[in-house]
Amino acid sequence: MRAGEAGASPLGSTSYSAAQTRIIEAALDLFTEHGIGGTSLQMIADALGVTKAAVYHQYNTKDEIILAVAQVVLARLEVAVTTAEAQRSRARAREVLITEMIDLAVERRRMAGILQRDPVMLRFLQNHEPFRRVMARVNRVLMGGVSHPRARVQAATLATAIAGAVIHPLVLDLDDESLRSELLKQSRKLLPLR
Amino acid sequence: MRAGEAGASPLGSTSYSAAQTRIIEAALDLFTEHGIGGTSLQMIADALGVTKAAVYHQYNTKDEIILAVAQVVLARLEVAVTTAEAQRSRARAREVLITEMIDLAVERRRMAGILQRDPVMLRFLQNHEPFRRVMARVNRVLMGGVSHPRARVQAATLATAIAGAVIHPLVLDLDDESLRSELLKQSRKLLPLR
DNA sequence: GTCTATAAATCGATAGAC
DNA sequence: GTCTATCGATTTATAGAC
Repeated sequence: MRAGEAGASPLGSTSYSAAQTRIIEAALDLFTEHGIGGTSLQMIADALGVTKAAVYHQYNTKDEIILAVAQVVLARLEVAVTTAEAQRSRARAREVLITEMIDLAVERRRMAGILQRDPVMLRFLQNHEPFRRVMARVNRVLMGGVSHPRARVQAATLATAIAGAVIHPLVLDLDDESLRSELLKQSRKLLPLR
Repeated sequence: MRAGEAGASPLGSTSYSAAQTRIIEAALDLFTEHGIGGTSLQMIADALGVTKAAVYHQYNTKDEIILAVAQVVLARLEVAVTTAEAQRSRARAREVLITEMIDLAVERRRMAGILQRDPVMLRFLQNHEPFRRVMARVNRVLMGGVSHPRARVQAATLATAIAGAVIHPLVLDLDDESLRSELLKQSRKLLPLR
């Protein structure tokens, strides 16, 4: 459904140097632990064992680092929603997207958190059109083609449940396979739409 | 079940002067918008139209402000879980707690977010025993007396779904009554335990 | 790419007048 | 209770050597 429409990724170029990748990974960890607003460039530099100037050589502002982190996190979500949109039915599309979102969230639990939890990241998602478009596509698939209050609450519940549950203290010591399996069962309970 | 055990609130004294209440409310708004780490005392003072020194006269450190905010948010949750624990059956207890959590989250949507989303607040919840105890009681009621993986994932899903859904962009323009009603329906889908 | 050094602004926090 | 004024530390960010 709605296949094509645009060939290239709306997230822009996604090639990173080794140094840039290291910065993004370190930033992701620190953002998760201290929040984006609570993470300084000095902390990122310290985590990498370099100076601030070295970090600035790769990214000229803190916003650019946040942007790069957002791109990495959203890139896989965009692939997932594109695959989902290519399914034959809306039900299948939703099933595929949810499964992929769970895999993504479980595989990299810290990623899931940062996306929908940090206020600074939420602002980035709202202010940058490429991000907004990806999220709009995700929401459209999750709502299954309708947009009445029930569908909206259901989609919101589903999305936040997946992203939030994976880092909840109660599931911290659960292995990935168990978490994935149980989370899929819980998600299925939230469906169907009517 | 488990009635009594302790008479006084574990959250400590909860009396605030008018000035303190204004600081807490302003901080709550700013924390929601910029994150705790991204909120400075200058921002709080500006929001109140006073100077930093005036804020410091009420709270001697930033941590004290965060603590006060956490107390306000958790106080009502503690009342809810106490009421829930007084029910005759575990099923009733869970029903009561979930209903109350939804009411709480909908009524003050911004509160729900800050509690389970901000990394700094999460650290506070982990490091301060009174907070940990309240959360442990909430989790125990949500899990319905068992603690196997399924119950843990279910409780985590339930808790994060409620707290997260109320501030999701998709439900931003929904009135409180519709949101409460639909959220209750979604939550019931996640139950029962087996 | 990484460093030292530094600028300009802001941070949390305090002293003391009113 | 609120103000002005200030401290020392830390922040983002830049310049220039290696």
